[in-house]
Amino acid sequence: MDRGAAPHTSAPGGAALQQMLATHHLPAACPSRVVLDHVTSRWGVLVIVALSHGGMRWGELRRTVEGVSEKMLAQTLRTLEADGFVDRTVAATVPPRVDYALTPLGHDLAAHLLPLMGWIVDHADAIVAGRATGTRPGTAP
Amino acid sequence: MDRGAAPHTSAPGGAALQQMLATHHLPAACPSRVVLDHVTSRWGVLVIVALSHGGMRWGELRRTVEGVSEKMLAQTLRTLEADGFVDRTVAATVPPRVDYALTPLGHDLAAHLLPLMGWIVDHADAIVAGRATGTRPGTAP
DNA sequence: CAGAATCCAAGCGGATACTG
DNA sequence: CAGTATCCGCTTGGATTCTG
Repeated sequence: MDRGAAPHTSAPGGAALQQMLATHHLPAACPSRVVLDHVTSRWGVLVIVALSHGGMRWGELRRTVEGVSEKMLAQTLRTLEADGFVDRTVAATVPPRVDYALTPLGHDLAAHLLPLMGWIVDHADAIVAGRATGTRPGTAP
Repeated sequence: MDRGAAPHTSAPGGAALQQMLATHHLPAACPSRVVLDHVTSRWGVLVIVALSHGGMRWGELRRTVEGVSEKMLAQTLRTLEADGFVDRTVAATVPPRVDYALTPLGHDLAAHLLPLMGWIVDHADAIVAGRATGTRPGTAP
């Protein structure tokens, strides 16, 4: 393995990850860290999941992803667009209309994200219930 | 079981998520938001992925997940343990030895996380490269 | 070795106001 | 409608120190 810049090999099916796991080493300088931070950002997952069902306008997206502020939605959208996950379409009409949709790359990512989200939604109440009755660590220090 | 505060149904395969997507509504008061925040926390994914290959001691985990501080590792581990994803085993030896391993629930989660991580690692360099040279500059908000 | 505790910086994220 | 801009609190998270 190299130790300088990008420790990865062009291999299919996450072989590079298997390599990392085998050597017990998740490098800090790996490009995947950046992408991972974007995808797993507070609103990143929710936006991608929301768009996986179909394109949406700004307002609809804001209403769908309940709790997101305008600033965070814009910021998340810009990051995801820069990463090539989201496509932004502007219609130059008098009432400005902007549509957001997943790119093919975004749909590819969503295909991996949806099972995870589905599993989490499916198990969330049991997990949260287990936290309440079992241990009480206190999330906020 | 209750449907007052938690908009979900006990259905397999993420049917609850499909329901949310169909109605274009990702509720803020959904328990999955909490679990999602834990799993997609900065170090949560990396710790789970690291442990998916097998149990580890504290020091080994700290070395494997490169870049994590002791505080964050401890905090992440405590949260994941409280959620029931990670099991903590203490050996009362003179040199203290503590082992961490995934619970069955944790392995179940990892099964959904590994394909995602594999995909990200596989596409990370292309995505990061695309950010720098191709589509849209202006990365850092 | 495994962690808890403390201090402190950075930036995440929200509310509001303003623009095109 | 679809953003951008600014202010600001609060959490996140790192470095350090200390303990069993």
